[in-house]
Amino acid sequence: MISTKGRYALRVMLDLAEREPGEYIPLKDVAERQEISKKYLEIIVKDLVKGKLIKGSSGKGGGYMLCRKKEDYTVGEIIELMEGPLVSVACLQSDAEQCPRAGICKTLPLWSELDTVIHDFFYSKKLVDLIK
Amino acid sequence: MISTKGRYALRVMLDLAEREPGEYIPLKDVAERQEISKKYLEIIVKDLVKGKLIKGSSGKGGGYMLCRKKEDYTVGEIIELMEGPLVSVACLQSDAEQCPRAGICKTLPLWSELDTVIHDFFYSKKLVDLIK
DNA sequence: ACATTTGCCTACTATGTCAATAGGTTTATA
DNA sequence: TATAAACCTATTGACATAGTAGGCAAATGT
Repeated sequence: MISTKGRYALRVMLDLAEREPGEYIPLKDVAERQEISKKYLEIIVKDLVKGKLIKGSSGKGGGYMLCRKKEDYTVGEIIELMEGPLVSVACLQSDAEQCPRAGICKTLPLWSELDTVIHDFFYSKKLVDLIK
Repeated sequence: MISTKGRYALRVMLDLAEREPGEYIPLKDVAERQEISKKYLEIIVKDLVKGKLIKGSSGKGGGYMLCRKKEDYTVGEIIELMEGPLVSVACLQSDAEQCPRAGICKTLPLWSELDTVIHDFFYSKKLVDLIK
């Protein structure tokens, strides 16, 4: 299940993508347009900045803007940045201790395949595809 | 993310499907073969029984068996029974209060489409496909 | 210079879910 | 009637989610 972090992040990215390129957009404006608490969005944009998807500028006239051209973002990288690795079961997490049943588990290939399907879905979608 | 409930349920169903049809299999045996605590499996089979996927018989010589032919189960119905509706975001949950932004939300179609992809994935897989 | 506007930072919290565990009761069979 | 099995209710520790709160730092316009 995709949490509010991932969903809101996508909406923030879309909101920024729809403004003039090169212009800093105050988070306050985004929060109002998206009807999301500005305080909560601060947590989200912090991650987006850390992940180099957007950049911020403090002070009057400041705000946030995209780092790249809006056409150059996939939905996958945004969601994965916020939600962590897109993995459907704990067994397939990279930090998971190797399951001793991995070799004989009849269900593991299913989860592996599901992960591929989800991964391909998200990375085949571009941010601008959502603007329409 | 699919929880242990869904994953273990699938393994229980597979374990039962691999035994002789019409034979009651004690949960103790399943637990040993699958290396899962029997106590925890009790919770899971309870749901499987309630969902009419398997049936139980008490007393000596009792256990659990499939209700239908093993070929007649999809992975989807097993997972959905255990995990609840396969829905990727809260906005699309049937019990969710209608989001006032549903009409204008640019991301909603994405989640809708993802749900379809996941749904189709799970319901196109049959239980016996995993036996190989 | 200074007030204002903005981002940035740390901490806290209520709620809920997950993954079990524990102990007992009922049911059916050999 | 002993035994083996399902069935039932309750409890728990750990963790994640979805925020809130308050203040500090930086940049700008006047």
